[in-house]
Amino acid sequence: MTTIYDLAKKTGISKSTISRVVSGNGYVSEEKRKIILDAMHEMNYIPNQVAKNLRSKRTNTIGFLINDYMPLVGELINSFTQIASKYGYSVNLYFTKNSKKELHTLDLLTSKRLDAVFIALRLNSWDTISSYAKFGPIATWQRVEHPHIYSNYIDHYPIYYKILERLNNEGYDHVGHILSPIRNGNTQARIKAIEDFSQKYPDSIQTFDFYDGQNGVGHDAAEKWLKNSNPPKAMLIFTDYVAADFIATLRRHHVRVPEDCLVIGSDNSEIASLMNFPTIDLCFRNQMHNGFIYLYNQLNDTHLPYEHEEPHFIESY
Amino acid sequence: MTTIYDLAKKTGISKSTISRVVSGNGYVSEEKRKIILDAMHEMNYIPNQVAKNLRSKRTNTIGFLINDYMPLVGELINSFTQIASKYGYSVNLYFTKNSKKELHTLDLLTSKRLDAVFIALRLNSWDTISSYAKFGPIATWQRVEHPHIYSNYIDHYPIYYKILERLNNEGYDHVGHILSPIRNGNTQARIKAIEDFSQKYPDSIQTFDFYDGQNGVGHDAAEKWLKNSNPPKAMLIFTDYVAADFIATLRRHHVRVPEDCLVIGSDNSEIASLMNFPTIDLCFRNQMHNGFIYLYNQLNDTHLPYEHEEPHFIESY
DNA sequence: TTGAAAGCGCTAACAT
DNA sequence: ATGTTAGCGCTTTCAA
Repeated sequence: MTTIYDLAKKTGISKSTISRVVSGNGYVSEEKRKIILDAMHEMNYIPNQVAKNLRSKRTNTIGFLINDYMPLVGELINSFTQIASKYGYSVNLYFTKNSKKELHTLDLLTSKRLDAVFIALRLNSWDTISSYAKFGPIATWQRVEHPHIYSNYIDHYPIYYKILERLNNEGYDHVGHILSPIRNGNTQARIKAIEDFSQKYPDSIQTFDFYDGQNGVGHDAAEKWLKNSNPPKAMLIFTDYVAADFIATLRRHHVRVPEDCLVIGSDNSEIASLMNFPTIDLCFRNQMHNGFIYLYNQLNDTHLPYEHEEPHFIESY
Repeated sequence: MTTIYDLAKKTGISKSTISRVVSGNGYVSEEKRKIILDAMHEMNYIPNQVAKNLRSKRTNTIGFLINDYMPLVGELINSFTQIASKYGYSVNLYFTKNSKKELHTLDLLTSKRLDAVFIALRLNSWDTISSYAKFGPIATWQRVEHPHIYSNYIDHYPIYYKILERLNNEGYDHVGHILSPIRNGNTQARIKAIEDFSQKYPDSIQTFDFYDGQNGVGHDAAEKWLKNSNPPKAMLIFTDYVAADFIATLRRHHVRVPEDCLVIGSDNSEIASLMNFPTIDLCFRNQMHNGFIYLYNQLNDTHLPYEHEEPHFIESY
């Protein structure tokens, strides 16, 4: 591998001058610049990034942390990576699995391998996590109020409440809810919306369940629906992929969706349009975008503006 | 940030001795080890990875290259990253987009940021790509015969032929094929299977189409099917997500699947089980696994064994 | 405009 | 068993 030292030896010009033309900083005479450029070409010189990283104390790499794979994760990663690469950052994907491994991954911030971190799903307490913020910026789309962690969470309350009203108007007086097993802020917001709605419309029936895990959740919920002698005629489900599973299971048992049971997902992921069921766009693409923008701004002391978007209902077509 | 130098200053022990206890190489007396360990804890010492990388000329990072996002990519990345992390490697995801950017990404091998590279979809010629192999091992699951590139492609011919026979036995005498727009070896293999089959069973009707892009491909194909006055009663589609789109579109037009049209995907991805259609397991999980194993073996001069698995038909349940 | 020299944080050969 | 030293490849003062 050609190094800057090799070029110096070959051209008889000092390392520092060569560094100047490579990086484009500082004055170099046209004459020498040409000699160096030629040598670079001839010797196929590519600067060693790791050496640069050591000097600059940056890797231009951001970690994307998630506990485990779910189908939506592909779409999250996609959005995040695309915007990151636009600004010259690479993305490392980590499946944290358990809280110990998550800490281990956060150590990469400390050990200077990662400039910053986006946490799609956290496993340790935010207090613990935020103690890493002094080593590099941390962003998440989960709902947190913490001085050193950027969160661009979307409040699910308004849109959820709106949909309940809409369903009510359309005559759905019995609605089932499947909520995330992760009792985060958004789950709370949904529960609150259900409670407030129930209070205002005491005649409507709202039932809800939490499900653990992601695999088979939709399936299990569907089984329960099938066994129910008076099942809800509309279901609101916390994520599209679980909704898809739910729908698939009902259809396997010859229940017609949406005629016998209207199913509404959340996320506006690809599967919703593929399977043609209504969903809620909670703007995750936007959240990934803005999460990155925050990290970028912190890292580079810039003020790129955030993009704004409102959650909205997506009808099936 | 605490460095090894800080520890040396604090404990009065030399950097090398400290390095020894940190890395676990070499002899250190119990007495000194304890002092160092205590100091490490107290000062919250985490070794700087970048400095290590510079010294060792390794980053323990592997690049995963794909032209663009498709739903299956999430599942590929997942399999690859999980196995990589088991062996202590991080994975960087790159969307190469165009051939120039792909070359740029391959330069990361040259610039020592990446130890190795897995190419899920290539854009440049294999000849061009293989010229990077001297900087780090390269693996792919695409079909290539190249001395410096590992390929664990799966030959689609036998399984494809077998399924054609099976369909024939079940009375499907008119079968439609949707093939990948990427005219790679596997597409060739499928065409060959269709041709050979047609020759042996001249009465059966086999029609095929190529579709460009991935978005809307299933949709377009379905539109075509709908317009066809005598459409095939069975469809074989080159990837599950396109099959899903195809099915969704047919159903939107009240065509019953599989009763009116049997649709078989390829990949055995999550969506196939979710939407409950038959598919072909072409063992991509296995291919990701073995792709990594190759890279690992090359990098570490080991001989971890590959795992073997045969493509097989997955019935819907 | 250029070069010499120091240093980013770590490891390993060598010497003791 | 431990310390000294050199060096990975690069950038950036500082001095000329």
